[in-house]
Amino acid sequence: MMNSPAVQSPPAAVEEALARLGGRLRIARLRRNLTTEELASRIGLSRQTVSSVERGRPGVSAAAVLGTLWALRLLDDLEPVAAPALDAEGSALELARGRKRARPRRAFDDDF
Amino acid sequence: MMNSPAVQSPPAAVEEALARLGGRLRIARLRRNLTTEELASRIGLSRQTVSSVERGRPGVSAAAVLGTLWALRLLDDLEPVAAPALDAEGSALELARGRKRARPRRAFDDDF
DNA sequence: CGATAATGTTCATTTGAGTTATCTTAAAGA
DNA sequence: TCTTTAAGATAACTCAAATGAACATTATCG
Repeated sequence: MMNSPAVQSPPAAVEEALARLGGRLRIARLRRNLTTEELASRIGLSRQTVSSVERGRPGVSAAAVLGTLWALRLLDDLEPVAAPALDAEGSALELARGRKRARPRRAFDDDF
Repeated sequence: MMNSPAVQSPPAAVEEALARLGGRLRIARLRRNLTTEELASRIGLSRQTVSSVERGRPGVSAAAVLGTLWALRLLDDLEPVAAPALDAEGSALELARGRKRARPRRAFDDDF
């Protein structure tokens, strides 16, 4: 993004998840004995951007992160993420059946 | 990112993964009966950016995507992603043990 | 149906993500 | 140790990501 507090200093949990993912991508790259430049060229990015991904910089684009996963053949790992069938909290609530919008009016929120 | 072909038009697999994830986040939001604005304010983003995440726009920041997961209490889903212990291809190769850099010289690449 | 609110869409503006280039640092191999 | 080169760091530049505002559309509920 650009000018947004949430991107410059995200929630701690997000920062941690980002850093952890980046570190793992770095390990995966090294295991495959790829340089940042080699990996970058496979994705179509610059060396520095791959470095930013590995450092878990919050402002890095989603395409850069997923592209890195893809180039390392790890993109399938995303398959279960946020899958509706596995969303326990979501299916437990299931306030909206086939809704295309959140229902208006102040009814009641769930969490938070 | 910004001016990069890989962000404007990523590999098809990346685009698809991005779109799928976005769609799932939308479903998760609706299940929790949250408006885009409510969700956005929880993350500290604008309504439009949350919409961009749900549409799977490639240029959206990683923080925006992970922030959305976080606000929906789905951030833990990322835990197994690119985990070294689960990286079959990586551990099979395991050319670098405790390396901090890819080894130089043209030895042999693995995939591609 | 009619009212209301959620979402889509456009626009101008701002700021930073990503780029190339260059220089420095330090790991890996001989 | 010495050489090579991967990776860190900085700078200047370009361009789009993100924002707020305003308006259009449409799903949902009474």
